[in-house]
Amino acid sequence: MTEDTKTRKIAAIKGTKDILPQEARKWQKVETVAREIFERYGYREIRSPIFEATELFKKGTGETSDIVIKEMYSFKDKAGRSLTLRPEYTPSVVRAIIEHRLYLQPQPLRFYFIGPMFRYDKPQKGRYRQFHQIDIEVFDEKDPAIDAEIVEMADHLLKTLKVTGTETFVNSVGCRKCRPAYHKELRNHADKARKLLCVECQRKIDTNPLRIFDCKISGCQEVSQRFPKITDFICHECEEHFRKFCAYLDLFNIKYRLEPRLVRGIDYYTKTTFEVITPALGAQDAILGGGRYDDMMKVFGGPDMCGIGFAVGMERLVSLVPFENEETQSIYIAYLGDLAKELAMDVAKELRHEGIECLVEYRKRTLRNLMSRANKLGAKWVLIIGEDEVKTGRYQLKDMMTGEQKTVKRELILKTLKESS
RNA sequence: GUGAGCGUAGCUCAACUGGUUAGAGCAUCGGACUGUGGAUCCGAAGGUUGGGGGUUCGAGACCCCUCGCUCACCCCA
Repeated sequence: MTEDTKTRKIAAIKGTKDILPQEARKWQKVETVAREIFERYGYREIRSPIFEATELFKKGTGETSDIVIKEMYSFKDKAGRSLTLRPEYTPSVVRAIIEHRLYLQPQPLRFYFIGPMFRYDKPQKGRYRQFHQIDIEVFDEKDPAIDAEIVEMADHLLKTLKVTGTETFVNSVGCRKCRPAYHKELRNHADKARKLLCVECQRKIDTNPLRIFDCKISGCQEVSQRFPKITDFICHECEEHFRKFCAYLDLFNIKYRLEPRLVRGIDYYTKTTFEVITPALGAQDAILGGGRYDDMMKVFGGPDMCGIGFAVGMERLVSLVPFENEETQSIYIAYLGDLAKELAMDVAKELRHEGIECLVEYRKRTLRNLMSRANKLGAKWVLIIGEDEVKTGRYQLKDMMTGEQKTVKRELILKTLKESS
């Protein structure tokens, strides 16, 4: 080993980060709550590989999406196959459903998933190259009631996690039949107003005219307000779908805002799209977003089956969940001497097997030090086993909150703990 | 990918217009206190000032490169 390799620090690579124990607690909580809620709505977990054939995302996510054009972690394996670390989850589920003929099963096609995604973006707050999503997908439900149901479920998840101050935006982006006409119409309008738009927006006329709606320059906003709205332009079927979707949201008493400017940067969406945002996150303000994709299954050679789903950004969500310091119910065993050590190990084993968190540290310390350690670690109780205790078989059990201490026989430790907790 | 700002101990920050051996608080570990925690006092450990190069008698500070973070654009979760 050269001196160079010995001393150079290896750090987590750009756009990735470690989730340290305190933070991980919060993640666990969020994951647990999400699982419980989703299961209650009839969803089941599905897990797919972290990498797939590059082709899957080109076809699924879309050749013209930013994700595919510039954000994929693609590489060749030793056999020369082009593989990609998944940038999103939906194409993988669709692939799995077709591959395993899941649509032939009697179970409802409702899936959820929690795991890492990879996008070669420029990292910022709330945006990482390896990030995590909670994802849900429903297949074979055409009724707009399901669109409203998943928005309600998302809302329920956020409320359960005490995330407040969010706003829900909804829109319809039309379907294959009506969207091209709208794009054309919008482009025409924008082109006529070209001179009134900023340089950026002039560029958007050709690339993505929908994005002109996003411009923050007041001149552009004034102009774009007179552009046709997609909701006035969509076909009868899409319009009906959207109207019912909104009516069902009202039924669920979900507050939302129509946002004709809401365009999601993924090619496959049809009809319903929605997003939940919060001002608390800054520029990366979307906690959760999703929509309907009626054509993807067919594109992959599966049955003509519609899909709808949403993805929650874990990093963003976790950062909004209020911190709760959960009380640990742990016991710290402070022993003095070799005989006591063996007793401590034995008691610890028993308590752990009975479901009690128990810590023994194998380092010579004074009792004062042991108590101090127990205090710092936040132990609820300390069990003291010293020479006297070894002789009498009666141990000292101290409640660290009240400072009360009692003498307890070995056989009664467990009972005493359970009674006082 | 474009533009701007910032990188000093685990954390929060000092160090004058470039000038001795880069300091403090908090946290950590130990001692005062030999079988009883939280308080106080004392002490220790902790840094190639993100990394590399340059200017200079002399660089934490100035210049260039690079890496990383932050903000905005873009995009999205």
